[in-house]
Amino acid sequence: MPLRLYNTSSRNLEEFEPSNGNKVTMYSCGPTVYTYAHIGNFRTFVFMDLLKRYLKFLGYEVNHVMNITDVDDKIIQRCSEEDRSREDLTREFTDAFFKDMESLNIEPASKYPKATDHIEEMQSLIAQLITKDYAYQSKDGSIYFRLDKYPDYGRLSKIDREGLAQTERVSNDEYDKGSIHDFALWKAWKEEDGDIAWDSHWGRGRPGWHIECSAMSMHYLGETFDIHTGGIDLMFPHHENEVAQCVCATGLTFAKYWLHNEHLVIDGAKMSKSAENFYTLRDLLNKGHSSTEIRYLLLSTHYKQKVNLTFEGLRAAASAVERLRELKRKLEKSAVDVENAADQGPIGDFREAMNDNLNISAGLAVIFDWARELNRRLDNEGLSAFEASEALSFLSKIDSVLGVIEDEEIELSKEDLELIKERETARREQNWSRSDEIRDYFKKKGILLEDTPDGTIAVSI
RNA sequence: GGCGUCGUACCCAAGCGGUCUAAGGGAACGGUUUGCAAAACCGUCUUUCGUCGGUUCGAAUCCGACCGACGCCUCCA
Repeated sequence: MPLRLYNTSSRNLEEFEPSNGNKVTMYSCGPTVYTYAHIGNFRTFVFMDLLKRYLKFLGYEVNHVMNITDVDDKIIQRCSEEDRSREDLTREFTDAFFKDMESLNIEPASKYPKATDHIEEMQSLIAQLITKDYAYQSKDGSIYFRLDKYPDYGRLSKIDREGLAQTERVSNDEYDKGSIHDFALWKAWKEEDGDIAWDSHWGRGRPGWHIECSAMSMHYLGETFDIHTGGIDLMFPHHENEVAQCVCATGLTFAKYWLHNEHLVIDGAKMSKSAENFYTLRDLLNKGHSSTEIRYLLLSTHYKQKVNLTFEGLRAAASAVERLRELKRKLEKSAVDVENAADQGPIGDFREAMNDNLNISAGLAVIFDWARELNRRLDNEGLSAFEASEALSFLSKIDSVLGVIEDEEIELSKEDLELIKERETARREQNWSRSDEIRDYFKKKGILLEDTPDGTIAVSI
């Protein structure tokens, strides 16, 4: 079975066929950098990482662009509250964002364009829309998109405009607009914006939120590209508006495949600051959870399904990862030439599972089935050095998708290595008190010594 | 009101009409193994899939009703 993905555009599973051979163009909505990203944001980023890693596993080359929103209402508000410059604030949280991404072992995108570095591209897109009469300037100088001119509006998110008209939130928010649903492409400068403004043909101001993704995605990936990802909440209005802007400007299809991931909930409830169940990655790390177990938990639930973050779930994730890592350590004990070993394992079954719209649960089941069988053999007849190498090679291939098995090796000092040797001698001589003494010494350092038929393994606790 | 999602054994979770007396992970309990551990392996928790009906030779899977949880409808990953 070829790779099939659920395309929000058609609300159907579709066979994935990139426009340009094995080159895939992919755009993901990134963070607004006015505070630390929360763990729910990272569910989304881990999902796009899984998708990208899997495409690469299948042999695709992925050109992945993720924007950094470094100008918007919340940023301006934060700057004014803290009396900081926009540059200063957004630099701090952009840095924090990249640090968190790295900690979750999320592979960097090919490019992370900042909105403020692409004001020109946005302005030129707006100009095109004005020329084609899809946009107009209101009395206050802002530029709005003219929804009435675009009958397909609402197609992606299945929102119908009649329904829109009835929501209170909109009607309470009247502007000098042609229609109350028209959205801003360019926001005219207001006093509270301070010095956060750029010159344009239409006067000083700043870009609307949606225009940055339209301008930057097309700038880096072309007017039509393969995959657009984002959290399910962005479907409307953000992605709907992106589509409107691009399609009206170019007359072409914008993104071919739209992939939206579900949200994360905490103990089954929506995460919110008032419910006191709001966590950043840092919060969880400070509570003693590892970034690996967090990544595994975020990864192990299908992306179209809400993932429930619980502390019990995190512990379960940690155990599951440890199971695979333990197997890897055992294999390493007897492997020889991993570099040259062909991978040997149920790679086809794994691919089959993942090709079904990234059915990670089924994929993991394949891996754990394989792991149990291998452990059984290790317990019974044992593996040859060559077989162990082949198994390791398989594990490494799988981990190129999962990104949770590879672990930093414990660094043992010369003295520690000597002690381990001494213990092995003591054990041979049945000197159990000395042997246990050494094991206790390591335990106090947070290292567990496990005795296997192939020798002693040091594991960090 | 509109659009959409979901309810599977102690917990998480796959399943998309027969191979389901339900994959996989976690927890617990027993056993094997081990100098003791740790890890691993074996077994139990599993005739059951929110409830009630219907369709079918056959349903966790399709249809209907009901109950329950939830998301979006211009702040939002």
